Amino acid sequence: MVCPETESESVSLKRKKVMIMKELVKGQEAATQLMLLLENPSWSDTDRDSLSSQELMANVLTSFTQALSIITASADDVIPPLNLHSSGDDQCSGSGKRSQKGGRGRYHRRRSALTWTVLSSTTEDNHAWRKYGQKGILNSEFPRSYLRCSHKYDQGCKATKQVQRCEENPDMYQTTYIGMHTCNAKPPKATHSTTNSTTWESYLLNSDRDSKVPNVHDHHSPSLTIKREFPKENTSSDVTDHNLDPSLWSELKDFESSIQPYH
DNA sequence: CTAATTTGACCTGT
DNA sequence: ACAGGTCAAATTAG
Repeated sequence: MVCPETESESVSLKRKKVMIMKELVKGQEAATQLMLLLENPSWSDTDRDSLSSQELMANVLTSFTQALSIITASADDVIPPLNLHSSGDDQCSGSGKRSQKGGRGRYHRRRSALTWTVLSSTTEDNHAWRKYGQKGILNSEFPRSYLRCSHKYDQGCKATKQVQRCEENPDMYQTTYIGMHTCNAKPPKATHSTTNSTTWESYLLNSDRDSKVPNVHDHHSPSLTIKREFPKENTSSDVTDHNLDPSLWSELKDFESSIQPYH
């Protein structure tokens, strides 16, 4: 909630803007390469380094995660330093009585954790998860698994995810990521080398390359759908309070409109 | 033995 | 009250 307005904020906002666009373009490039690789697997043995589909997907997710992290950090989401199991601070609502048998209590409802859903053929991302629950869901024949980051108590990482099998394609998993990783767990090798091809500015300028149509639903190709959900972020009327250029805002809004809200 | 998973009870919001 | 999400003791895996 602390918002110290300093004059370096606009500079940092500009820098964040650049970082956001960089990350988004990186993710878009990785997604494009992934789609091309899935469409034509014979292209994989060219002279340059061709990443595997899992690497590309990991790059996509990393880029999106980074971009969203930058956005939310610029909004108002102050990352709390370390939240080891606190000694009974807030009692939360619920009429005083906390528990009768277990002594649990104090569930923390996620207030502004951003959520997005990935439909993929694998549940592997480059993060260490620990399963903490599984529930059967109504109108779903497969249960839902609840996982949290392995560094929840190490470093107070608040990232969680839920994995559920797709009912139509049982070899597809619908993974819902909730919250950002604040731990230092970095992917083992997320070093993508898409340099020297095009800078992000030139990519934005030469945006007429989008003549390809994503029409690859003929056979069981692992499609990837990313949706996002912001619970309640900015209901104020004026959305132009940021110092972003209108063109970049249109880019961002285009990006936002490309993903349909979930729930 | 240590760490991760399983599993049913418990908690919370609708 | 119900359905979804979480905790933690018991169990299993490394």
